[in-house]
Amino acid sequence: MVRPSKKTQIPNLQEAIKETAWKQIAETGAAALSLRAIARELKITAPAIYNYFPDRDALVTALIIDAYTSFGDYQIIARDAQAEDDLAGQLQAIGLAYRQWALEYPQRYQLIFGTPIPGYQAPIMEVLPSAARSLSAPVSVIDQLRIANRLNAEGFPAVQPGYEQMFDVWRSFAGNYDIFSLSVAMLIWSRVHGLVSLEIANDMPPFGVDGDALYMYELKSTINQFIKR
Amino acid sequence: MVRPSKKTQIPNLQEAIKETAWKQIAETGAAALSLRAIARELKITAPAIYNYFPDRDALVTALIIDAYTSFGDYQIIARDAQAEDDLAGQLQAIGLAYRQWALEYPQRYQLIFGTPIPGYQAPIMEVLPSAARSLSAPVSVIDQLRIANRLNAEGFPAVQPGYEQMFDVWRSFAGNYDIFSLSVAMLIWSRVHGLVSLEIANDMPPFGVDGDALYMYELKSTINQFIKR
DNA sequence: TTAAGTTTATAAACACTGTATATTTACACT
DNA sequence: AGTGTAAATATACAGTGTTTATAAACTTAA
Repeated sequence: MVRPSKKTQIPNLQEAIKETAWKQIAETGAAALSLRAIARELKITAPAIYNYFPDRDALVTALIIDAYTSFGDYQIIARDAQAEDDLAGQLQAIGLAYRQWALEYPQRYQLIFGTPIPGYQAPIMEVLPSAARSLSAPVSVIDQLRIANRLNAEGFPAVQPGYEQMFDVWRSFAGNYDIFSLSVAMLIWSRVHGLVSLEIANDMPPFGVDGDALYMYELKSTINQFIKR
Repeated sequence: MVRPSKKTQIPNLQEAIKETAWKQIAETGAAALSLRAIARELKITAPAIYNYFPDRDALVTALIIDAYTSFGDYQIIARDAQAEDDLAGQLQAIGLAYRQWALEYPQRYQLIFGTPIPGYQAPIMEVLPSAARSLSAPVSVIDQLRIANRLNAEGFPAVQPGYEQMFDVWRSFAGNYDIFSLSVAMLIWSRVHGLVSLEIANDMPPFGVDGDALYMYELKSTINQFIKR
């Protein structure tokens, strides 16, 4: 038997491969991702996967793009559930959604921001669209704050010249915001990322403060710092 | 030939294995760590390593402990180079040292805080001594601030009961500080970790602000927030 | 209808990896 | 001198990603 007839074939094998990959990542962690294990579960042979993904890294990239997309959606939905003029409320909602998504899909979060696949380096240009969009929710709010003159970022380091072209590409995926707003958003992002990634990776000493309360404290500190009055 | 005579043996093979591991990690990244590659370079066979480390994970744990120790030393030295009564200066020096160490040894930083080894989970109880000590520098300064009534952490979430025993163990390695100071230090740690880890992993959009300046801005923001006046 | 060409899978093999087992030899101690 | 232990090798197993050759199923066109 060399090729199953169309009736016994799996329809949309490309999607099936990704779904099985996610399933195994959820069960055994992103580090244990294995083409052969995926093939085994789908009852095909490992090299068959190469018809749909040129190599393992390409599959990982596809997974990362899907994860970024889900992550971005999650934050955008949280933002849009708030009153349109309540920018502080929007920023807080986005921050809470950020952590909620990460706690719900810790493996996906690690796949994006950790380095669970040995030797894998995400190709920036392929990932940029979904990655840019995943950061667009906080940037949009901060840009509105800036326009309303309510952004408190005195002394924030100036943006360096020379990146205009790169930024234009980014803008084409994330929305037409000011580069200064992006910079401030990146710093705020680094704060929530710091707390969430330590929490997920279990790198914090296992005693002390409730995770929800600590995160809320940090979120409020940040909002107080960057939003005027 | 089954066992080389003592003259041709490598003295202190245990150390040599670790050194070679570090060398290869620095060259090709922590993810590419391979017992067989280490053995090849030392001109021994791979199973010989098992005389010194029960398995690959044990070697990784030993490397992590060494890294934590180096990391902790680095911060303690930076703190002690400041005037004894300049607590804000000490905290800033520790923060700068934190990033400096991470940029000098990005692979070691990733080995500690990332998950570059598939399936590896650090055994808390083995790592705790060096890990606790690596956090002791900021904790010590914050505890002094607290004692001097200069710590500004109103509304900081209360420490939960039930972890007293764990905390006592931690204290035996890191020093006799208050658990509240540890909690605040953890939050500050998460901030520097967020920024540094994104910078090292190259996860930030590649445009905008100078890394040194951004880090300094965040450090000053944090010091302003947590130190009274 | 038949022939040619393309798609999509398998089979087999290669070069790796960590690890377990058995074996052999060098050394230390009685 | 003999015995026991320690430290290495040799060999083998199961797993990995990937390459190459091959064959069957499907598509298209003469």
